[in-house]
Amino acid sequence: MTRYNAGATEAKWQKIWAENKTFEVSEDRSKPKYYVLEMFPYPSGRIHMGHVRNYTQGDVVARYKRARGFNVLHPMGWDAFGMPAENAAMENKVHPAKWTYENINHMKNQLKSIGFSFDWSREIATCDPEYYGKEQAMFIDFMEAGLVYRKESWVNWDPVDNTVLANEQVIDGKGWRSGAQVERKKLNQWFLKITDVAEDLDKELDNLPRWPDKVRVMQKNWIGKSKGMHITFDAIENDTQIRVYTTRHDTIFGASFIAIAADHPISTEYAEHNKDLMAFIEDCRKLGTSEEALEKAEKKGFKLDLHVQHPFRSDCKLPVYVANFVLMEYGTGAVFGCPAHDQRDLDFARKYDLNVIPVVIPKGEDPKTFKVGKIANTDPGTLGNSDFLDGMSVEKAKAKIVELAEAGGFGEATINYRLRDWGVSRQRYWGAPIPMIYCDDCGVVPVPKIDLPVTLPDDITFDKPGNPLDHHPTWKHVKCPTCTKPAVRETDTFDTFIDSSWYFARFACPHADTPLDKELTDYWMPVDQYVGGIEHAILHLLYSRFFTRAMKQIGLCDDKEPFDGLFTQGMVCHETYEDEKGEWVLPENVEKKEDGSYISRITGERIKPGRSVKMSKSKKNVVDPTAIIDTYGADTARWFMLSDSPPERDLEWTEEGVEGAWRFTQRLWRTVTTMIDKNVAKIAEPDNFSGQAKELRHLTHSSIASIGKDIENFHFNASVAQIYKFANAIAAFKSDGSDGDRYALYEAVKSIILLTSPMMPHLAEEMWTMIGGQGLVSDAAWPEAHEDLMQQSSVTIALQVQGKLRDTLDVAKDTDKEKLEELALASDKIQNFIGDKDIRKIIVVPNKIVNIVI
RNA sequence: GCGCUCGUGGUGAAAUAGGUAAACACAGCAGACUUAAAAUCUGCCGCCCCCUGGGGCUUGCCGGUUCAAUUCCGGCCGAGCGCACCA
Repeated sequence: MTRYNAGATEAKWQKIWAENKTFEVSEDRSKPKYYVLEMFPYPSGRIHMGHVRNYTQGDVVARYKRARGFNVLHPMGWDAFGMPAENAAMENKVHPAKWTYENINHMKNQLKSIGFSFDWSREIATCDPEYYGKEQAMFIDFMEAGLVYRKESWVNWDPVDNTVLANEQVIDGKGWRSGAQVERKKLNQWFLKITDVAEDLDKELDNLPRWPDKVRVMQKNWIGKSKGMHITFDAIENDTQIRVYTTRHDTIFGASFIAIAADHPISTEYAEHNKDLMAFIEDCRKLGTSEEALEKAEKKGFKLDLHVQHPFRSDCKLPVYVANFVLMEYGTGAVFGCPAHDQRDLDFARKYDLNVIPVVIPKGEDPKTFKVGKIANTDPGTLGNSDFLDGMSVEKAKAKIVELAEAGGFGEATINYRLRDWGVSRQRYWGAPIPMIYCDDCGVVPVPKIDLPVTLPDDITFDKPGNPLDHHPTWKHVKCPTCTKPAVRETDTFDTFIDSSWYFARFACPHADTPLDKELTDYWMPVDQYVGGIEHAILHLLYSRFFTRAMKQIGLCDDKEPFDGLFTQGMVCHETYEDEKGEWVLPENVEKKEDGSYISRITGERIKPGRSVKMSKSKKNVVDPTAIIDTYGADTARWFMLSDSPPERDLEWTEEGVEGAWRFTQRLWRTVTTMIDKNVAKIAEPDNFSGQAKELRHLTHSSIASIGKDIENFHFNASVAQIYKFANAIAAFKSDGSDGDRYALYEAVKSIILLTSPMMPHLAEEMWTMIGGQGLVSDAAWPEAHEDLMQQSSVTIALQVQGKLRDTLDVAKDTDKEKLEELALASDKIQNFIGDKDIRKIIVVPNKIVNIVI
């Protein structure tokens, strides 16, 4: 017998799929549509195991849905703009475009070698002017719809690279590339009004039942809806007014100070005549944005020569501080401090010796004697020391304050969100140019659509720090589209998250002249099943939800939610290895000896194994997919990715595991080639089946049912286990040569090929040919599970005494309760456990269990 | 600090809807085949007792609901993730 040759076989079928355009789809309205999408990769150079896992999972769903008769869209593309290409340009003197397209080319070949059912005719690269030009057009439409504005704002500024950094590119307050201390800088930036739809983004999370709870919770927290009120305080010394946001207006009688942000307009105003305050504000700005810095920072304030009148206590004047812990970006940039019930306010009050008045009194405490020490009181209670609020519940007191403030015209109930508008300007070359022109006379003018796309110039240099577009001698100089006088282009480019916020919709109509072809988009959207990493839980998934709403608003599509179903897969992990010098060693250079110790294949020195963590270049615990595919073939790699670990959990990549998958690939091939009896395809279903044939048919049909269900529920490891069980039974089947046995065996073999085809498509095609299957297995229908064949004539009943298993009983299916009870009591083992005790109760669940209670 | 998720054999794990815990696989052990190895095949494989056969215990710990709990409820312990000066 021949061994299965994965390399040659896989190449053969990949070629056939490509030639037949097997996975290219169009809008076929005779079938239900199904859109399966995996998060497209950044073309970093090579595919890694995380990609293989992600795309294998999506591919199983796509191929399964095809077999179930759906018109399946399963596209792939490239999130091709971004900083790494510019880094490569600076380090290796290679043009970002060249670097990117070479990477795309290489990775595309890698993906093709894994046999994914992608419709490559719809391939998109976001760095293609065909793509980003449409993005520019859409941005101009967004602007006309009032979804875009330009504003000066504080950003993370890297003083070495001379560029804005996204929050995630700031690590411990330092630029991830330069290592320079990040500064806060005020810059003119373009913003998208995501906060306009904050309420809807929050509310609609409840209507996404096929999203993981975890992701929905994370988005809810990120949006950060809170219900509170604004209160305006009047100054004593002058006509200044300070508006604060609070969610604890019930504690207004416990207020002992007002704190405002360093960037608050009043702070700025007072700093003009006060050098000490100016220095204090500078200090606050230097504090940086890292969490660690904030954690350690002491609560500090600068007292202004300013007091405000308490709105309900004529005798009370509250001092106003500029404080380093108040954020200008949240609420109104001003708060009132109630030290008794807020730890941060309490720390501040103790430092500056301010009043601490408890106003929410725990049950059983006397308001006059209740004291707050070093820990602020956050226990529930009723109002005290609060004049007309005394005795009220917290909720009632809040309502009362809102009512009085609204009547008095100094405050109102409001809803606040943590979510901020999305700053999309980046001072970088390798991104989509923002299509705007600045004219001295006409102001900001959008590039006329006829002039789109605004393409990136090729002749750029990276020898100076900063944005090459800005340095370019001619690119930015243009005539004003309105008055034709000399004007300049915007040299900032879009945040690359914009590119990934609509690519899923563009896949529906990748060659359309407009950003989206509404008819095609409405046919394919929303994505029925999206698969990707949890690391995109907020940014990408939230931006995409916003973008889809914006696209709907300008009439490009009908849906506002882009992803109907979301699945977040776990990471691929590997053991780490350290040599005697403490340096990381690649797994391929480590050999495990018989005694369980590890040595280096290169130097022979002892290697210390470490815990298994996500595969990463820095820890060198990576396994190259190409090497695995060369050795074992793509099907084995796919199979291993799907076995054992549930797809949402982390997967531990092990040599033993891959070899186990490899052995199964060979075993299945051997089983099918030895067991198959092609002539059976021609015989009709016989009337009579032997006992073993009936058993095999039962397993065949219950496998069809359970594997389908497991795939739909993303329980791929469970479907793999069932295939193992099924394959073992087929291999063990000894046909007696009767038509019944031959038929049952043929049916089982044919079914296992179809059931395995979403996971190991190349092997399945080859086996399909072997049994004389019609056409491609990739085009074949999923087998049908016959309900009547899934039934078994007998069942095993568990016999329990006091809820503990004592015996089992094989009986005909659907044996009635009385008979089961009688049989249970007839068991010697059961009688032993009952002894001479009285039976109090017998619970009988037909086909399941008999429990005797004594 | 707040929020979420998860704790099952040596390991990855399975267990419709509360109904025989450990399916399937990895590792291990024993055997067959072989000059030998690889490959392949067969058997065993949660823990503790008596030694055919059986008995006791077992899903992080404690408690509750139930005839019956890995599953539902409460508390605790542990691990991981997310957010975090959010007023």
